[in-house]
Amino acid sequence: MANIQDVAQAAGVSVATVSRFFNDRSAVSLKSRKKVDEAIKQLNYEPSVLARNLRKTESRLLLVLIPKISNPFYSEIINGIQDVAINNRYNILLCETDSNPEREDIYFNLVRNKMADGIITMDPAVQVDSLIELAASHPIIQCSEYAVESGIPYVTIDHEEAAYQAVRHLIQLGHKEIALINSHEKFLYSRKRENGYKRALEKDNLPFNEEWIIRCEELEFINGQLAMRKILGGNNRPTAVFAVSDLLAIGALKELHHAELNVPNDVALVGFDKIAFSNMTYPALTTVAQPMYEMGKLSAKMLIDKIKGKEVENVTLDFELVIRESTLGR
Amino acid sequence: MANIQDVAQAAGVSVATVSRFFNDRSAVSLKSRKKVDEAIKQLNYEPSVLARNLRKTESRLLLVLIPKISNPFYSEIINGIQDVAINNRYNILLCETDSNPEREDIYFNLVRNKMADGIITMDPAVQVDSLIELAASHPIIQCSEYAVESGIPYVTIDHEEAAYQAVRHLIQLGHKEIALINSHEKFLYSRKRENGYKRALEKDNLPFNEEWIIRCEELEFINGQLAMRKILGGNNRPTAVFAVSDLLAIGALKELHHAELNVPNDVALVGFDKIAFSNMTYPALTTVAQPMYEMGKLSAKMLIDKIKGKEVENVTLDFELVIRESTLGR
DNA sequence: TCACCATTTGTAATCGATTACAAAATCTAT
DNA sequence: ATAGATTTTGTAATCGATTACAAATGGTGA
Repeated sequence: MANIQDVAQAAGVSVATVSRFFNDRSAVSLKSRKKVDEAIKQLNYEPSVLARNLRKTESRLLLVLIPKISNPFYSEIINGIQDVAINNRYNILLCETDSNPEREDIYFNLVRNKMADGIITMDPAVQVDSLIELAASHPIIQCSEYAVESGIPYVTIDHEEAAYQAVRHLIQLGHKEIALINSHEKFLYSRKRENGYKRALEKDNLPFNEEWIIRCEELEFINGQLAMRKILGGNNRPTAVFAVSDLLAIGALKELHHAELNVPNDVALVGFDKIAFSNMTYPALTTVAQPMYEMGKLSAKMLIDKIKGKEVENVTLDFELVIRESTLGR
Repeated sequence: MANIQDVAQAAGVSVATVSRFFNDRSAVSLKSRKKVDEAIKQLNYEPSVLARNLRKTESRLLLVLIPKISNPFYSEIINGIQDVAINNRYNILLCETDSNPEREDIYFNLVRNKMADGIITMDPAVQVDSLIELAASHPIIQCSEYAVESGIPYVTIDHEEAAYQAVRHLIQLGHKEIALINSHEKFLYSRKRENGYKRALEKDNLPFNEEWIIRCEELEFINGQLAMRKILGGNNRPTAVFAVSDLLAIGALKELHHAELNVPNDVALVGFDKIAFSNMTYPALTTVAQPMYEMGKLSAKMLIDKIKGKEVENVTLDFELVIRESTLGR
């Protein structure tokens, strides 16, 4: 493979001119430009990003940390990140952490040793301390999940208010016995949404029943299914269920089908995230839409700004309650 | 940030010794090892991957090209790739092409100019010529989809036989009027599965009706839904439908619910891929399981072998027909 | 033609590691 | 103690680009 020296020689100019050809075309005379252009074609030359990166001490790679690649909630966010990244000549290094500290370490090292220029993390605060320490010397943005008081900029929605509205929607439909299928409390959104749920109940002095709060270890369908099984196996059956993620809600729905209960007549159901699937279930899920694509775009923009040295502010975006068949019926 | 010179100086040794400390620990005396270790800690030193990459002309990055990040079919494959990559100290650059040639070009360039050491592509043959040309000088593996006669190694399953067995399953259940919801014919699997479908019908001299073959432009739920709408709107209704992907099958299922038809009694349904969601639908989908994780692992192994200069062979893995409620009932 | 300024070009240092080669240090056996 | 083998270390070239600085070239008006 030809290098810049070869091109310079073939074109009869200096390496500086060839370099300028790529980086500041206008600083090269038309005559040289032609010669260089020919030489490049003739030698089939491609500049080595490796060398450029070293010289400029940048990798133009953005590290994106997500807990689970299979969770469709992240797909749209990644799309948003990707679009902004490409437009700014960045690429993304997508890494699944499984919320595993060891893996996270590997990835943190990638930015420490300059293999990546910055991080967008959607991970719950597995290692808040490491993250904060890293953020002191490297650009980091938190997307959706964030460590409070960390001082690291984030993009998110008002999870508590969203949950509040979702549950209020159920209450307004006349439901008085409402269960909560929650995820792990290590997630900030989990704690916030539980608060919203409680606040919504309290407003009408509705019964609050510990038996009706299920916390799942993982965020897979099966966990929602098991949670619902537990709820149905309890002493009294709630008339509505609020699940903190569509994945869990869809699992719950499955179990309701098994139990031959009608949704929403026997049990109404609300999910969260508005993943693509949520509209394909039977009945379609009422859910809270997060502006995922927008969140992705924004976090990428913020990260790139931060890399450039600009100051960036936290952003809280709007959500939207999407009312569909699983609460309203058809 | 400290560099190797600083460490060498602080430790009172040469840069070569520091370098050896990282690359061939045993070639360094215990005494030097201690000194270097201390200097590293004291200076908080991290070797620059950028510099190492340039020197070694490698990036230790694997480019993974997928058409759509939101398609859960790819999640498990990516998991497999990721696991093998990490174990071999590689990272993956996940890129969504949208089957868009321009984007593909951007990514191809990444390997041309050494930003990535090789490619695993799951894209249909958007630009076969470019791909073949690139493969002449760079390691490439095709996963699932592949360009026939390209000479580029691939991992796949026998799509035709899989489709054949899926449709035979329907026939054995007594179905004689079977529709096909296919994807775009640019996909090799689409053409192969259609062949399998036809071969299965022919074996029993079953009617073959062009009206019952729907080809979708995209692989989203909505396309399956529209396809089913078209089928139901036709003159005679089939008693079974084979969809070439779970996503399409789930969309079709949605439409069947709308039409208040019972699955499988009015219309039986078979999907393909065994994505996680296929078990959560009501009724659960009969589908063809591909060994996605295994495919991912294998393609990563093959790619890494290829990067090392080894010869690699094409691999065809086993599939499995998973019979569930959408054909059997409950 | 000459002085002056603007444009274009080239030389050489630099980014931070790896590594071939030679030299120094250490060990082993007599 | 010494020769010879072995281990450890250091020097300096190298990967392939970018860029500060100086030099050359070209253009303009007097």
